[in-house]
Amino acid sequence: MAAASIKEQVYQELSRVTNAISNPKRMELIDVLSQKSYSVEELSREIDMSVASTSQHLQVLKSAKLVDTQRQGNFIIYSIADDSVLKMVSAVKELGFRKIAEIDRLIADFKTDKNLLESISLEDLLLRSKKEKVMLIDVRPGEEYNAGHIPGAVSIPLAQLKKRLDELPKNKTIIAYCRGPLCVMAIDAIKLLNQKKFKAIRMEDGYVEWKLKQTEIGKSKR
Amino acid sequence: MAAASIKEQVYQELSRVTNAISNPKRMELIDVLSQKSYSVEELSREIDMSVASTSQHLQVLKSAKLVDTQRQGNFIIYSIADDSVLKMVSAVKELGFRKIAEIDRLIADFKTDKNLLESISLEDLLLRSKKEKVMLIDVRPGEEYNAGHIPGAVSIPLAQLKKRLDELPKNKTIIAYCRGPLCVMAIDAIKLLNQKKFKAIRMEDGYVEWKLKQTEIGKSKR
DNA sequence: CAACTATTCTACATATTTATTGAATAGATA
DNA sequence: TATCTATTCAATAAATATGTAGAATAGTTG
Repeated sequence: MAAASIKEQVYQELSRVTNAISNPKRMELIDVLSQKSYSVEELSREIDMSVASTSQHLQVLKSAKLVDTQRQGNFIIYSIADDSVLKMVSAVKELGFRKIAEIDRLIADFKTDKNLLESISLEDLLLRSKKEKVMLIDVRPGEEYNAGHIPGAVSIPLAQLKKRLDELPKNKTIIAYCRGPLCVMAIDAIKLLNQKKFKAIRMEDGYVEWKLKQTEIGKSKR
Repeated sequence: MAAASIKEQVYQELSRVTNAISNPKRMELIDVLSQKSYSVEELSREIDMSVASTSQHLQVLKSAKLVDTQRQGNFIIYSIADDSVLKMVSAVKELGFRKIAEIDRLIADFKTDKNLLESISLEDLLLRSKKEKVMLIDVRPGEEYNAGHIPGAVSIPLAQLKKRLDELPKNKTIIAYCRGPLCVMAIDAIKLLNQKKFKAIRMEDGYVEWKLKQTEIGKSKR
C-alpha cells in the first residue's frame, strides 16, 4: 500500500472510534455501561449474548478507548472511559431519532405495545414540578441509583415497588424514570402504580440524559 | 432469525447511522461537505477516489440520512442533511483527539512536517482580537467562503494570495484559517506570508468549528 | 430526437466483521 | 500449591463491506 497522508491516517484512526460504535450490540453495551460499571458476565446477560462474544465486543470498545477496565476480585469491571463517550452517543441518538423515520415508527410501536398514553421529558418535569408537587422515583436497580441519579429522586427499584407502595403519596403526581427512552422499567412501574390508583406518569429521559444536559448548561455559563 | 425486540430494532437502525460514519473515506466526505455542497465528481477529486466508489460511499451516507441530494443540470449535488450531522462528527473528533494517543502523535507529526511553530484556536482568536488589531483571512476557495464564513473574515483564497499581498497590512497580525485542523491551506498561506515579512499565524479551527460553537452558545442562552 | 455526460448499477474478487465453540489463561481462593 | 472462576483467545463458517472495471441509466443539451 502507498504511504497514506497524515490526514488519511488521522481519518483511519478516527474510524476506529466510529467503527467501535457501528455495531448495535456495542451501542447497547455503551448504554448499559452509561448507567453503571458492570462485569462481563453481567453485561452479557443485559445484552442477551454469550460471554465470549460480549468479551470480544468489549475489547473492541476498549481498543477504541471508549471503555476502561479494572479488576475486582475474580471479575473484570468495565466502565465508560469518559463523558465525551456519552456525549458522542447522545449526538448519534439525537440525529437518529430526528432523521430516521423508521426509529420514530419503532418508538411509536413500542409505546402502543406498552399501552403507554402519557410520558414526559426532562423539560416537562421541570415545568411540572414548578406548578405542582410531584414525587420523582428512580426505578432502576439500587446500584445504578447509587452510581448516580437525578437530584431529588427517590430510589424504588422496580422489583421492590409492590412492597413499598406505602411510601408513595396518593395526592401527588408520581413521576418514574429509569435508564432512558428504550427502557421498560419505568413503564412497568407506572402500570403497576396506575392499577393501584396512584397518579403516575413516565419520564422518558433518565439520569444520563440529565447529566448531559447539566454539562451543557455548565459549559455555556463559563 | 427470532423476532428482534423493539429495543434491538432501534439499535439496529441507529447502527445504520454509526455504520455510515465508520469508514474513513466517508468521514472525509462529510468533512468536505461540511464546508460546502459538492458534486460527486468534485468530491471524488477531494477524497482521491474513483467516481464510482465515491458515488457508492455517498449513497451509504444518503441512506443513513446524513446527506441530501439535489440535481443541478447534469450534476447531482450532495449536501449535509442537518446540523446534527456536524454535531455528531464533532463529538466523534473531540473524543478521538482527546483519547486516541495515536491521533495526537499524527497531528504533532503533521505540524513538524509543516514546520509549524505557532497556531491558535477560536478562543485564542477572541482573546487576541480584544488586545490588538488583527486581520482575519479565510483562505479556502471563494465558493466555500460564500457558503458560510466567520464574521469579519476576508476571503483571500490561497490560489490568489500571492497576487493580493497589497491588500494585507504589515502592522497588524494576520490570522489565516481554512477548513479546520487537518487542512493545509492556512499553513501554506502563513508560510508564504511569513516569507514576505508579514506577521501571520494559523488558526486551526475553521468555519464549521465556529458555527458549532455558536449553536452551543445559542442553546445555553435559552 | 440524438448525442452527451454525470452518476449509478452490476458483477466480481478480496478483505473485514461477526457469532459460535471449545480451549487456554490469569488471578483469586482454599 | 492446587483448584476454581471469570475472562480471553483461537479457529471456524457465514455474512457483510470494499474497491475496481465496465455497462447501464437518467436527464440535459444541442
